[in-house]
Amino acid sequence: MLRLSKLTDYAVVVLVRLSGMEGVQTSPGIAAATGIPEPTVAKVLKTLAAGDLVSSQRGARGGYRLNRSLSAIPIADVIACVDGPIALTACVEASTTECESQGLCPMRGRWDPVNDAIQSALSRITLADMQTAPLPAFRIPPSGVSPSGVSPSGMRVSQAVFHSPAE
Amino acid sequence: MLRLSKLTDYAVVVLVRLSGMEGVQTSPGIAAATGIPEPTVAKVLKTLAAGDLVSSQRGARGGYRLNRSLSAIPIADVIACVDGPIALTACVEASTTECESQGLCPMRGRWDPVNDAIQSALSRITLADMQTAPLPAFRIPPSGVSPSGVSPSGMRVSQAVFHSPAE
DNA sequence: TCCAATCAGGACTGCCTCAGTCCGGATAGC
DNA sequence: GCTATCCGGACTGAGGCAGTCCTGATTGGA
Repeated sequence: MLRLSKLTDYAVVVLVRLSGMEGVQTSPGIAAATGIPEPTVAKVLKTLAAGDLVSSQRGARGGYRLNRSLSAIPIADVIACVDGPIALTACVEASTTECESQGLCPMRGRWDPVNDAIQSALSRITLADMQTAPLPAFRIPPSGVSPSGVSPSGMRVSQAVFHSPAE
Repeated sequence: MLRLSKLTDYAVVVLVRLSGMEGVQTSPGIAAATGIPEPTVAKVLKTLAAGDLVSSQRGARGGYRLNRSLSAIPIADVIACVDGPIALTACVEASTTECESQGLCPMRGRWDPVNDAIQSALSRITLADMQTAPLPAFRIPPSGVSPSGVSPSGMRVSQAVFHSPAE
């Protein structure tokens, strides 16, 4: 329940990575740094650009750049950008046109307080909070799980690192 | 995002219905009253019984009964019961054994504050709050959408009513 | 002027999860 | 013993998502 799409986690990783560097960064570069597959990084970045969280620059020497600082990005924005509007009920997401007839579906009324509570909770947490969240002792195991170019300086990387990248 | 399974909404409807009656109620009875298909109601009730939210009585004249009052049931309990533990990250739900190795997955640390915020928000809202939530003017349309036996006394019914039940 | 690097936008496929149904068995009242 | 009801599980179809790929547009440099 409350399933968070992997893309959203990737987005957080990518945004944190973007914040740590000067100038623009290319998606291949971010992919190499985070261990997330390049096409996926590109997809995430495109989504984030569409949501105005990052700016893109085309052409040679182009890339992406963060629009605001991490502390100015509530996690709710990231989720809304990647996964669509935050709403619990299946009906809200199933159709943008309010189920079948406006004001008829009782789910809206029923779940509204829940949605509001979650929305406000997610609006109070910023990426800066997540960046500095207390991490359980994090260490890349020496058993070859760390592919070259991945997680310099003990950076936080996604679960993807442990699944696919350089095997 | 934050997709709530339909089963959870059904559960709320069923629990509210259970609270409105004396003694035990059978799943066919609840199905008729709510418009939710019988097998689905039975499934929901079984789940709720497993989660200790309702008690069951077998045999003839058996049925289900609410264990606590609506105001003593936080929505978090219902969600946890029907959809599993409340956790955002894909990795937590993917395996109960903490990704691959304990303390390795940085997602836990990263998303923990978010999970906690949501968890506490959901713990503060009870079914009583949802029962009495302000409803947008609710009225069964006269165009035959209201099957016989459905929503006596203007009861809140699920979206299911508008999909399938008695056509 | 041409070429290479990079983003933009969409289409596509395989996998996984969930909704919903059904069946055989156990239990309890009549 | 018969019937109503819950119990537990298995099963299937539909839908969404992750991930990939392709074609085109843009920009800087050779």
